[in-house]
Amino acid sequence: MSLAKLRTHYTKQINLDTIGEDKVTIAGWVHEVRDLGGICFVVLRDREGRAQVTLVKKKIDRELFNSARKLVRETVVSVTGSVKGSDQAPNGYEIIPDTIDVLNVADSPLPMDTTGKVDAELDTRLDSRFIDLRRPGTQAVFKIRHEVQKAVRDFLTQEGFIESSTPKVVATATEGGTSLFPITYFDREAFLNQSPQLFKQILMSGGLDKVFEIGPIFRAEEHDTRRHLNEATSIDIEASFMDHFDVMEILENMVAFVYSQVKENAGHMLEDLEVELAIPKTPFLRLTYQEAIDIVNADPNSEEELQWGDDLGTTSEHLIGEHVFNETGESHYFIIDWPSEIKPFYAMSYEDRPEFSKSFDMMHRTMELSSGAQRLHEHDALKSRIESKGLDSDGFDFYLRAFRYGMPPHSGWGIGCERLVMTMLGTDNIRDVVLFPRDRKRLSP
RNA sequence: GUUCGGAUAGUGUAGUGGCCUAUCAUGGAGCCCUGUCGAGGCUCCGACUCGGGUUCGAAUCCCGGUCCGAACGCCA
Repeated sequence: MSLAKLRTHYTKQINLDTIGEDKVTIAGWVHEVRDLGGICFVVLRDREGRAQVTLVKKKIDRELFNSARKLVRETVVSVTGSVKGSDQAPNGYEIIPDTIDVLNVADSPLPMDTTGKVDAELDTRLDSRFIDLRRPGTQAVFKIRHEVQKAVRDFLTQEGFIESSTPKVVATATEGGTSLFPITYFDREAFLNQSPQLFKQILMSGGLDKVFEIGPIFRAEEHDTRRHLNEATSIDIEASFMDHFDVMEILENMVAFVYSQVKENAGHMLEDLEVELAIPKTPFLRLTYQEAIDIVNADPNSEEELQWGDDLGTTSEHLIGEHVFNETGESHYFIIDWPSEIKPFYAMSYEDRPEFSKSFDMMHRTMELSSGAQRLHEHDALKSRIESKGLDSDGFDFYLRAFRYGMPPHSGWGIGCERLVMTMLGTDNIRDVVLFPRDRKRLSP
């Protein structure tokens, strides 16, 4: 055997029809050892699945047999042997080993169980993410997250969007509203960016026409919920010569496409997670802000009386989400025509009714997923809007300049990648869908 | 940040003042076992978050710290 060849196949690639009873080399972790005395089964796990390595005491080298039954769980091994069909083996085959190379012995006891026999709390799992990821259910989440991001890229590329990357270290003055993390940039103060908003708008002036970005955003809010992170992944688009209704259509079609791609390409992972995926029907319901607050106020469970101009709290969001779900059977919907006052400075108002803004939120039954708007593209109007929000327009020079020399009308949105995955899979906690989440308390690992 | 709840072997748990040299499962060590697939059987190992207090007696009650969870707030 060539020592250089630690693996010839993933366990899933072993197929009796194509391989016959040839030799293979598989590599992975010792999932379990079942020693029955005269026969010993070693279950090897790799990314794609598991394979049973079978050792019959009387038929195999004594030393190999004894070392196999002493293998420590989660030890990394490479096994070379012949494939043998067997009705008694899982997947219909087993490996009769020639050699079992121990590549790295695992310590014992393990920080948590990997076999699904004993649960672990999220905090324990995050502390030992490297072990947690060895569990099929955890790994399935991140394989699905990959499918989600791939589907987003495929869809937006197909729609003519150009993938872009904008800086995460910024001088100052983003959108306001949320707090920023200050950092030291050589001898100057700088911040981690809260969103690519201002940069993707500058790209519209640059004529890239339609751009998207999938990247990290940072919020220094001291929130403490199951659906907030201080470092999140935002999927953002900006598109020229489109109004807010145009980009809403892109958004709902993208979400439906992502769901269908996950269903098509990650069926096994959905089964591992016991998720029955319902592809959202498009177009999504468009509820006006006024209709939304009417629903809350008419709801007997509502404890507050909302006035026009109030933002929607968590409880209201839930009431509206349940209402929509009961009426339509769908989890996704839009809330449109928000009061201009509670939307950011860059959102455009309707020309004929300035108190309403051309902005929207895209909601899931359980939480907000996305917000977007047609943007204000006239320099002077934008500048005075910044100032009327109490922000210092000098800090926005780098941004405002792009509006003076030919900025097309444009619209865009941002959707939280983690929330998209979380609502798709019905996970309880947003941290479940982030490899190494950053929240108010957690900075490591 | 507010309110409420919690912390017991590596992991997940039972245990509301003495019956606790603390339950069960998983795990680890060892022995038996030739078809397991959450293997099975037997033996052993391993824990009360920290500091203070009440009490004859505290895992259990009280105070404080630390850490964790949930709802809300803030926010996306």
